[in-house]
Amino acid sequence: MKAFQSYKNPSLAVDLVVFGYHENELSVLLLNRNAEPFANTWVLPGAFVQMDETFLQTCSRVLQTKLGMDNVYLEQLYSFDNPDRDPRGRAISVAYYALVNPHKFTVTAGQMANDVVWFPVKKIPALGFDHKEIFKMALQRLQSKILYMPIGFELLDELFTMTELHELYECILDITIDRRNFRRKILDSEYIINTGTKRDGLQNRHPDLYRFNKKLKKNQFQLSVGI
Amino acid sequence: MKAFQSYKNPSLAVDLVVFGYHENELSVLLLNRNAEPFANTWVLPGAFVQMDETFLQTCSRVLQTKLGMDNVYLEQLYSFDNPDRDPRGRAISVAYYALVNPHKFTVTAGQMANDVVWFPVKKIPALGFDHKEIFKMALQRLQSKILYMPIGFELLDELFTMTELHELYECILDITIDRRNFRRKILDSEYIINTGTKRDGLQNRHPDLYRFNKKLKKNQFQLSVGI
DNA sequence: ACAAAAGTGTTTACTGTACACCCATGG
DNA sequence: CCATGGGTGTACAGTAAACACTTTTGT
Repeated sequence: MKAFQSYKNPSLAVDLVVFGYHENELSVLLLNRNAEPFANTWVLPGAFVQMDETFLQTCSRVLQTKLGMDNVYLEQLYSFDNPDRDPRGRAISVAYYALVNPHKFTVTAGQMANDVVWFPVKKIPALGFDHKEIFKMALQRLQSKILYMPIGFELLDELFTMTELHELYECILDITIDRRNFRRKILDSEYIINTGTKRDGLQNRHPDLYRFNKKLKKNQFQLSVGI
Repeated sequence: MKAFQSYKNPSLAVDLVVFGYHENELSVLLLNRNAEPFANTWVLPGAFVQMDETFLQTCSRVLQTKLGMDNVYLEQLYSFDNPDRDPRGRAISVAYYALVNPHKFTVTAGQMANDVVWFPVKKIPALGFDHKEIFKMALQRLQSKILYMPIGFELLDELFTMTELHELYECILDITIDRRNFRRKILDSEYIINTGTKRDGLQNRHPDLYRFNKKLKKNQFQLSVGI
């Protein structure tokens, strides 16, 4: 059987929407490009897929070499194929989104970028390529996914309080959720486990600390949202 | 700005999971390959993406030239990147699924295939490449999507009865749904419109004919399933 | 003892679920 | 007039939504 190298193939890249949560704000990592095209423009981090790499390996390479991150939650989002999306020629982008805890990493600009900055999702600047479209789809996906899959904890520390989880949900969904109904729903789902320890050093009553229930079956969770 | 043609890029193909509904059975179109690799093996229809084609254009090309279909519902499913998925070399597959009404088309084998056949989703044979995995994901996607997006009518004639829609849902979800609760739920959602006409020529009471409500806002629809 | 945040419980409204009856048609 | 499938309605149960009170801590 012969290999097929006769065809010309589009370039293939992976682009990443890296979400981080900090101080009651959901943010996305953007790079400021220092090369054409879109020099001095903010874009999503990404890289071309090497012949021997899976998409996830390309993602890891970007996260490690450009952002100093490893071991983060990754999920494929969509593949973007507009023929005009890259002025250099035909290029496909397979978009992934990542959920990271910004406390664990310090981002620094790599060789391709002037700067690497967390931007709150409500203050995203103009982006190069079709990256605004990719970002919007990623945010929508995160908002719908968090309602039926236990992924919120990926953005928090290993131990967290109910209030922290509650505020995370309000922030991501951009709505207010009744504190008491949220608590009941989350606890009924066994999404999280009370560790028995408490966070102290605060001014008021010390809240219980929870951790994610790793034994949770994936579909065991369904949060309904009322405003 | 220079173009980037220095890199070697993976082959890029589109593969299609074409769903059709007929006689209370959900089926998928499969080709029997007549060339290596996987000669005489059933596979999903697909084609390599040309440099000037969007994914959807590639899908249309496959549907038209290989299957004689046009104007069908298409949605991107996922991109498959296992390095070993094609023995000829590195090949990415961007999978789409399609919903068609088999009454409208007659499938005939093209030059690449010995045969083109509708297989009931419960009787899918062994498939070449990673196509079984693609099929399984497509079926899951269809099953979850049909609960909150009005796409079921894509598989039916323009005018249909409530019973036909009801049976379609039972068939796709592989469960039984109470006839009367289904009816109320669907009508409340304004998913469909009663045309005022009836289907006659049947043995019993002539059922009302409905058509899809094209003015329906996309998110206005949510079907809960009980067994 | 006061303020502020955390933990707990109750009532109401709604939506899903189960189920029964009547209606229209062809044979 | 009977069998069969189609159309309509109702009672019950479970879940979501709105809401109030008590507890714990630091100052």
